Order: sequence, then structure tokens, then C-alpha cells
Amino acid sequence: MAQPAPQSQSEMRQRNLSRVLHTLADGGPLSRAAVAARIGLTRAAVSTLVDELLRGGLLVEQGPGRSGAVGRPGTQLLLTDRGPCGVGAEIGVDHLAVCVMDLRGETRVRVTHETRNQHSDPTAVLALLTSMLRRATAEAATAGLRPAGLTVAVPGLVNRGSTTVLRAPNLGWHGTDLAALLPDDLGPVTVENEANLGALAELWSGHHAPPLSGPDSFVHVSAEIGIGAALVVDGELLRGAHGFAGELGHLPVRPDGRPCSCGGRGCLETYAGEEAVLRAAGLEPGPGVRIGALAARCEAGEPTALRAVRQAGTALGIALSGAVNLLDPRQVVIGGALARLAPWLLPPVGRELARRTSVATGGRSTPVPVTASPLGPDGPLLGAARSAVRAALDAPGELLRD
Amino acid sequence: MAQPAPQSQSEMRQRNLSRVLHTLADGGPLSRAAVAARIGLTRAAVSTLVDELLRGGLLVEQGPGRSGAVGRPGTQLLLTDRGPCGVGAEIGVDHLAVCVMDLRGETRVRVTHETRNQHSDPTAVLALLTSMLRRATAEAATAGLRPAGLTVAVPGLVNRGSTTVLRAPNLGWHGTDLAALLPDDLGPVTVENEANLGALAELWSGHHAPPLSGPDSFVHVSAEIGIGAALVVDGELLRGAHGFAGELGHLPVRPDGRPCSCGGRGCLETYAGEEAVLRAAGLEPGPGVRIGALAARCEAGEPTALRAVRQAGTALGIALSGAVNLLDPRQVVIGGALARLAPWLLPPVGRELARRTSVATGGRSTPVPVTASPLGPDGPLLGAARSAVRAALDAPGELLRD
DNA sequence: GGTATTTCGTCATGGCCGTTGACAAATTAG
DNA sequence: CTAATTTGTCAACGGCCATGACGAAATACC
Repeated sequence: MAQPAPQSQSEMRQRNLSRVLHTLADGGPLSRAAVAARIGLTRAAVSTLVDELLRGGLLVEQGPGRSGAVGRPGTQLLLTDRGPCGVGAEIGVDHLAVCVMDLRGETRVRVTHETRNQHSDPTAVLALLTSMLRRATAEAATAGLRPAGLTVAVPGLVNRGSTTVLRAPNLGWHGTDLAALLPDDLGPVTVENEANLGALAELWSGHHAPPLSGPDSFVHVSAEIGIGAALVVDGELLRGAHGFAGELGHLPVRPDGRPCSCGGRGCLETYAGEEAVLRAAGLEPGPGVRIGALAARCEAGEPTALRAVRQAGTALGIALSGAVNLLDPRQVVIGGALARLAPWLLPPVGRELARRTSVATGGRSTPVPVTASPLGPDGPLLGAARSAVRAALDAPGELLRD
Repeated sequence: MAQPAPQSQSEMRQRNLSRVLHTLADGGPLSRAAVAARIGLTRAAVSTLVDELLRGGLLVEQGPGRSGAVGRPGTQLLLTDRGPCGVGAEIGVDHLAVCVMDLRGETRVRVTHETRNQHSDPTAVLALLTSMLRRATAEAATAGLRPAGLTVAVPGLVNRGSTTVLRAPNLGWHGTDLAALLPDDLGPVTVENEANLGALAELWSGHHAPPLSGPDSFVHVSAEIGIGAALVVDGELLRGAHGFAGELGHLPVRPDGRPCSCGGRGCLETYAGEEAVLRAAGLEPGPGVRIGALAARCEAGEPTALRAVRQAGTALGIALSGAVNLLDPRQVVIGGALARLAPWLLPPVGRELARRTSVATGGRSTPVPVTASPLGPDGPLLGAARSAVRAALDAPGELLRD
């Protein structure tokens, strides 16, 4: 929401159009007067903004609302469920997925495909993804939806603001420009780290702690590539100077401990990474043998698996203590595939956090709350789609161009 | 602050006035045309903005600039060195300081007073500080300067957006509202953690790495209360949800190590905190025996002191590795009193960072640069004064009110 | 030296945009 | 049924920036 200052009046107009759209996206159906009250403009001004958006087909009017309150009831406004939509795509280690979301945030089409993308050829993978995109958008078109932007979630590092994947170790991709291999008729293409998108999905879903004052901030842990964390600060993603922020997996947990592939020693990843935990649980990591298998053993109550997860949780808690002391987030969220392990992971994590973050919580008895994301593995895909939707709502000028 | 801005165009005007002021504050003397080019408005628009600021006495015209370039030379504009000014104050453990800064960023008056503020009475300390403020602003008045805001640096935690010191262990203050004990005729009062202000001073001083692209981001380490770090992300201070961000001192360095007063074990502070380092160097911590004494022994080449600092540096490097992996800052700055130890502290810190942050630097051979702040112990005071100046430049409407 | 060129600052004009104040419409309270 | 309240719209207004032209003041070139 933090947009650049308006410097010309047309920019101000764009920003106000966008504010109307976002207000309706957040607050469900509202009358013109209610929108005006929320964004601090007069009813007359909002009327002209709404007229423009209605003419452009971005809003629809519902019948007069039965409010029960005194006074003339307002006509309820709603974002359209036709017209522009956002497209999200996810490139996972063992699957591809596409999701079409309308401006209201409803998922309208979803296509999934199981594959093995480890050490794969980007051209082949993106050709498959493109055909899935074609199928999904064709189906969306029958519902009157027209793509206004595409966001792709990737398990790797993406250069800030570019569409090039710098490194995706699990895919074996290096310096691959995805925009060149994807359709260009779906609107602007954005490529983003999947952990970041998972965190944004969490932020935008709104089903967590109410924003007491000011925007939200949290640490969102996932474990697709090693152990990644996405940091949301004041409602915005913290990407870092080079786009590499959130490398929780290489926080030193035991400075003289096990050597890590990164060259350091005792990184969190050597204790709580997928491979380390699977081995500790007596499982041989391999294709198909991933966190899901471990969760199954925990559910079965197998002691080796439980001990392995507990130890991983302790290490994760130590690393998260560092993050909490540094960042003072409102909460910590365990998302992605790790969310399945939450029942066994949260207790040791919470224990370490309680021990080690008393200063950062101001000595109060309540440590940072740690929760599991209800979105779980769907986070990155939904975050990608919603990111495309929000980008469209941010630029109403583009959408009104017809 | 969440005031419903009913007049969105006058808000735009205020912003543009502010942009003119900030452009001149950053870029030295500039002509109207140069300002227009920088902020993206037309010369005509900037002319009216500048007229208003000239009439309000915030700008002055210099004679036509001798540029040597073809074309009519522009009349150079400059912020005034009279009229409104910012006042900064610092409450240290063993000193008080006040600084008056004009809109150009020049320090015009500075008053320092040595005291012992450990476990002191806030009322007495602030009475003394008030008399210093009176003296400084009286002297500033003879130069035509009129205070437009006061920012106070304190070695403790301040609630976000309030003027109340939650906890300042070294001062022995708890829940003290400073605004009630300070003069109210110096403009709005702001209270801020001194580590944060030191970092902002560093950010605004501009004498570090050139901003290659986008705003700056760095981790700024100081050591007044334990070990504090201030985090600057995208040119803004990261304060945390409760205002407690930057507690570097309690990052776990050796999770089963020495017990810490915070209740945790192996916190950085137990290895690199002032008290721990002094003891390791064979010094008995006490009033007057602080980091300065240690630096003197290092300069003398005393082996025990050198070893103590080297070990502290290693611990600091481990903790900073965590911070760098999480935040991906452009650089790390050692500031405050710690800057005096830089010659002996930087090598071990750099060594640990190089070992442990290869992932966060994208595998490139150049790790995050670590530098010592050239401001050193002056950072917090200068940051406080400049923060007051910038707040004034942000609200030109207030300054033009006469 | 003189003219052309370039750049600066200003002016009048115009368009855009949100505000103000008033009014009809639609509903509830009594 | 009347009064009160709220909604949505309209016309007039004022503020603000863009546009395009102009004179002013310097340099570049002949």
C-alpha cells in the first residue's frame, strides 16, 4: 500500500482510483459513502472515481443494501468477478501448478501437474507450464476472465526486480530468464521466490492476529529449498540489498558444529534441513521421500522420527530466537511443507523462543506467538496469484484502457 | 497521523514543498531548473514552490552561479542558515549533550556536560538537560535560530512513537515520560534509542558506499547498552513491532554457553559485551573503566587486551553472520564507542562473516563490507539533531506559519 | 564585435481534480 | 404522516500543475 508520493494530479487520480479498489478488495461490499469515509475523500469525489471504475467494468453495483440503519441505504459496490484477473504459477521440485484468481480474490481455475523437476531443463519445464497456462486461461476466458498479469513462484533466488532466476539448486537452474520462455500475452510477468510469496499469501489472507496498530510484521519459515524464511516488516516484504534476505538456513546455530555445504560450520540447515532431519529419523532422502514421509511417521508415533523432529525444532528455535531478537516481529509463522510437522515442531521451537527472547519481548511474560500457516503448501501458489491481482489493482490505468 | 486527509491537493502541495527542501538539503545549492529536473516537476511549478519558501524565509538566493556552461546561469538556491533549526539532545551514561543544527545540517551550537547518570533520578537529570537546552537555544537565538523540534537520544528502549522510556537499565529508568520533564517551547519532542539515531546519522551523512541502486541498507552496531544494533532497510529504520528490534546482544552464539542475565544461554553479550570483554582483558569494570580504557591497552599492544578483543570480535562476527544471512544488508558498520576498537575488532569479524555468509552474498567472492563509522561516539547526538531538522523539512506547512 | 544558440525564470492560459454546499431520493423513528 | 437521517449527484469554486511563449543572460561561433 505504500505508494510513492503523488507529484502530479493525474498520479493522484491513479492513486485514488487504486485506493478505492483496494478498499473494496479488503472490506467486502461497501457503499460509496462508506468508501469515502474509509479513504478520507468526499462522497462527491468518490462518486466520480466509482463512475470511472464502473464504466471500465472493474466494479459492479449490487442492489441497495438492507442495513437496518436509519437513512437512505447506499448501493453496495463490489469488485467484478469478470474482466481482469491475476494468474499465478508455481514451479516446485516435484510439481507445477497454475491458478487463476479474479479481482475479488476467488480462485477460479486451478491446474496441477506432478513432475520431477530436479536438475531439469528449463525450456522443457516452461513449455509444459506454458501449456498449463494456456489451458487455465482458456477455461478462465469462458467465465469472462482476461489475464492482467502473471506471477511465477520459484524455489530459488531471483534478482531483485528482474525475471531471471539466479540460482535454483533443486531445479539445477542458473541464470535463467523465465520471461523469455513464458507467454507474453498474459500481462506483465513477475518472478519471485516462493518463500516470499508464501509469506505474502499469509499477510494478505488476513486470518491471523488482528493488526492492533499499524501494519503486520512476521517471520515466515518454510522449507522448500533448505530452510528459507521470508520477512514481512510493516506489511512489506524485506528483500535485502541483493534480494537474498531470509537465509535462515545458514544462521550459525553451533558455531563449531557440523560443516555445511555453504562453507560455514553449524548452520541451521545441517541440523534442521530436510536431508539432515530425514537422516536423523532413519530415512534415506530421495525422490518422493520428503517431509511428507516424515510427517507420516510422526503421526504413527514412531520414536526415532519424533526425536529427530524435536531436535530439529530445538535448532530451529535457536535460529528463530536470533531472528526475533533482531527483528521484533509480531509473530512467527511456520508455513509451506513444514506446516505439516507443526504439531511436533512447535513445542520445541516455542520453548527455545521463550528462553531466549525475553529481552526482545520487553520482559513481558508472553513470548512471540508461533503458529502454523493454515495455507500450508498452497501458500506460494495463492500468493503468486494474489500478487498478480494486487499489481492489477495498483495500476487501474492499465485496466481501464479499453 | 491517521488523520483523514480531507484536502488531498493541499497535501500534494505540502509534499512538493517538502521535496524541494529535501532536494536542496541533499544536493547543495541548486537553481530552480535543477531542482525541477531532480523532482520531476516543471520549472514553472518549482518557481511557485520556491517563491513560497523564499517568502517564508526557508530559502535564500545566492547570486547567479558561475557555472561555465552555456546558457543563462540560474540563481542558486540554498536553505537558510537562520530561522528554524533542529535541536538534538543525548542522555548518556556518563554525559549529557545538546546540539543545535540549522537547516543546512551545520552544527551551530554544542554543549556537553560530564555527569554520572547511572541509576539516577530522571527529574534531576532532565532539569540539568533543560538548563543546557536553555543555554544552547539562547545562544542559537543570537544567530537568528529558532527551535522547530527536539529529538532526544536515550540508551534504552522507547515505545514506538511515544516519548516514554520503557527501560534504560544503565540509567535505572523505567517507564519515564521525558516529554513531561522537558521544555515544550522547542517544538515537537521525539525520544529515540541512541543506537537508532547513530545509525540514522550514518545513513544521512552520506560518507559511505555510494547507493548503487535504490536506497541504502546496513546493520549498525554500537555498544552503549549491551550490544545494540540498528537496522536500516531501504533507507528506513527497522523498529520492530514493539520497537525492540536490533537486540543483537542476545543472539545465541553458543546455545549451551554461559548463562545470560536475560535468561538465555550463550548470548553474544556474554562474550562480547562491555563487561565480559573488560574482564577477559583483566580489567575490573566500573565507573570510568569502559571501552576507552580497553582501547588504550590495545594501542599499547598489551597481549591480554588484544586477545580479549579478538575473541569478542569472533563472537560478534558469528552473530553478525546471522544478521547478514537474514537481512542481506549492503554493509555492516561498527559505530559508537565500539568504533575505537575497530582496528582490532574488524579482522575477526570480517573473517567470520566471510566464512559464514557465502550463500547470502550469492556465492560471490566479496563478502559484506565491514567498516567503522567515522562519526564514532558523536553519531547519536548528530543523528538526533538531524532527525529534528528532517522532521522540520518534512512539514513545511508548520515552518511557513508566520 | 556581433549574431545565433542555449538555458533560466516568469507569465498567462487551460485542464484536471477534489471540495463545498445544496438538493432530491430513500429509508427509519416517533 | 412528519421529522430526521443518510445517500448519491450536481454546479460552482479554488487550488495546483502543465503547456507554450516570452524576455533575460550567458556562451559559441563567425
